[in-house]
Amino acid sequence: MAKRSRSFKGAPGIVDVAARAEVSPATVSRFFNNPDVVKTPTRKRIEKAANDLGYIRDRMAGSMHNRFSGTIGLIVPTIDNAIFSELIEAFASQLLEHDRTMLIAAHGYELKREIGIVRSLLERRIDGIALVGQDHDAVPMNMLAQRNIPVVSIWNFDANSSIPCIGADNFEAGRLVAQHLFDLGHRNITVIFPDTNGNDRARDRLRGVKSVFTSQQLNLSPKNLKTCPYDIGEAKKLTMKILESNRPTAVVCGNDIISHGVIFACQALGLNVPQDLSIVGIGDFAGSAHMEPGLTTVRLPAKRIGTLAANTLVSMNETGTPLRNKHQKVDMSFMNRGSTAAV
Amino acid sequence: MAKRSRSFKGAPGIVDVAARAEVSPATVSRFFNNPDVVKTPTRKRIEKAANDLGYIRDRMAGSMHNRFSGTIGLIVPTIDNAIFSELIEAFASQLLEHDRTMLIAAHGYELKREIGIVRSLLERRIDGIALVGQDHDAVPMNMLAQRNIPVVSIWNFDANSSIPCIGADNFEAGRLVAQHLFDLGHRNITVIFPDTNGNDRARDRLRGVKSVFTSQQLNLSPKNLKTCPYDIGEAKKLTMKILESNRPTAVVCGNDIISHGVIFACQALGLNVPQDLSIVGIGDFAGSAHMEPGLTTVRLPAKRIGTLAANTLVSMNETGTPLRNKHQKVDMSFMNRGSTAAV
DNA sequence: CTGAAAGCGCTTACAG
DNA sequence: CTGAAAGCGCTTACAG
Repeated sequence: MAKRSRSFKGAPGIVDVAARAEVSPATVSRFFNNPDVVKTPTRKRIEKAANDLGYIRDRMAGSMHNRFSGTIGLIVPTIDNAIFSELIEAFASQLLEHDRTMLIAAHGYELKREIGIVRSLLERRIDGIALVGQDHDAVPMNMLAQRNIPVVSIWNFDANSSIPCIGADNFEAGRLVAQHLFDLGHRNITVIFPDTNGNDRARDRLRGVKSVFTSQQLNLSPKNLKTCPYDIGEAKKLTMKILESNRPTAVVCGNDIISHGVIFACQALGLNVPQDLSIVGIGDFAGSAHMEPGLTTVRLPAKRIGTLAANTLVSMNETGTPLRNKHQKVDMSFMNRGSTAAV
Repeated sequence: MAKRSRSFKGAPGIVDVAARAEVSPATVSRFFNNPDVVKTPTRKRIEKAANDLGYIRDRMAGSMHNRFSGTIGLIVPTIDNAIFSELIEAFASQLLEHDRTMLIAAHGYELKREIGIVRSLLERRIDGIALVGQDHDAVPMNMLAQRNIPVVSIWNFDANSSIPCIGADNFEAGRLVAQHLFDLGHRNITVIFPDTNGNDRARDRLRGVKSVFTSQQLNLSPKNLKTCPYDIGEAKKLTMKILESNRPTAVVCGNDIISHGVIFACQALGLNVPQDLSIVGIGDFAGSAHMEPGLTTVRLPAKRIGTLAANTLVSMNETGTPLRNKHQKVDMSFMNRGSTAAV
């Protein structure tokens, strides 16, 4: 192949810009990474040359020296679900503000899949990564630690977390909604939660719910604790089955998605919410405020978590500090709406 | 700095693996890219060395030769919304199957922001990109074309598309739901759509709706055509205002999100759906099937579009063929549920 | 089947 | 303030 000024990739490279601006490639590089160090006239020439050529830097080539690739990873249990969409959007937008890009993947609540995903992200040189929750396989965590990649655990706040965490107190969230029902006089309460295996958020919420039962000296019998995935249809079906044989006065749900299904089940059966059944959720997802009746729930500031996580990872890069113990707790707000009433 | 076997990045490199396996780096490279060409005993040694060291390849370094980075971009209008979440998840999972990763960003329905996003993705050496719809600024499209990056337009099918497109016939979707209402005898119909500016999906759907009015020799008066963003709360509020002064017998919505708001508005006002008002949506998002009443809508196979788009981009890389005219139309299904009834 | 060498596009000391 | 040279971690002809 003949020597060429254009790379085989079909796009102009730094050498082409340098030639056109009549400077060395080193100076073009400086122009992009440290403009102040380049004299104004030179700067102008380079800028024009780069524009004329439609030059786009190759950060991947740059990152071989740079330590940083400008790409940050996010692994969530699921993308196709209201649960994390607000978080993802906020995280991505905030990264964009910092001139970073987001590499994202979902493990579908199978923690083992994180191994392959982390590896695949690492192969792409991520500068940092956000993982949901505290439950993770040791293998990917070690891969990240060995490489000194900044990691933050998001969504759940845990004062004892071994990695920086940014999230809400899910125990408190569970406690709040359950206490609300008790305060309204409910004693016959059914609890519908997802499998808490590998899901510390759900586990903590459930502990919070149970703590209220305990403090009220009430027993949460296994038959009043049902397992259901985060799926409106499943939750609706399960609820309709529950209500055939059992008539609690209230239902606590692991999150709003489940609550939506429970509310629809009541409507399908012609039951009045909240008169016949009070329902609480956790999350305050899209629709919860506007459905009829509005869902009583706890608002978890997903947007804020996403923004904080992005900022934290970027600053971990910039300062180089591990921030090991810099846990950040975000506030939540109890949303008292129409789906709950006194017995 | 002393010469070191470990890179300054703190992770073992191909040279370390080579040393430990007592082969040349070239052979280690072959082991990863073309294993068949390495003799079995050598292969075993390399495999062991790589495992012992916890070696993870640097694809970015590799991609400087390789032409491909293994990363593919996706730009959507919004992540934080049921509309595209199923698509995003399917696209990402399918890429993972192909050992690719997804770089994603949202422009928030501001097409101009695509310029910066495309540039930022290009700086990270994407092997291909999926864009939603047909409306795009010329600048990013040129950047992509200049570099010969495979591009597919997803979501909307357009036989005249200048780039390969994979999507549903949105005109037909609009036509289907409107025709359904006419068939049920509705003549006093309000249409609630988002701003169609820069949104070819909505534009085509609206054309489809209008085509039915035309064929029925009915006029869609401006006062019966309302604009509303894709937001449940906004749609609910708007509907409550509409219903104060005007009582259509049916509402056609630009998508399911709007329909949800309309249904909640009716419930808030104590109106019966479908007796007092028939409502149709487009999309069949999470919840539409299970809410009460179930929403009559058109199911757009988002998952299938995502999977096809991922496969198409990967195969464009592998074959090198531009696939210029390979448009793929996905089928949609009309979902006749409880939110519509005869007048 | 394997190795030595050159090179991908960029950046970073080192000089000047 | 700018340039020439070396090198980031890997891959790919070219030899053998």
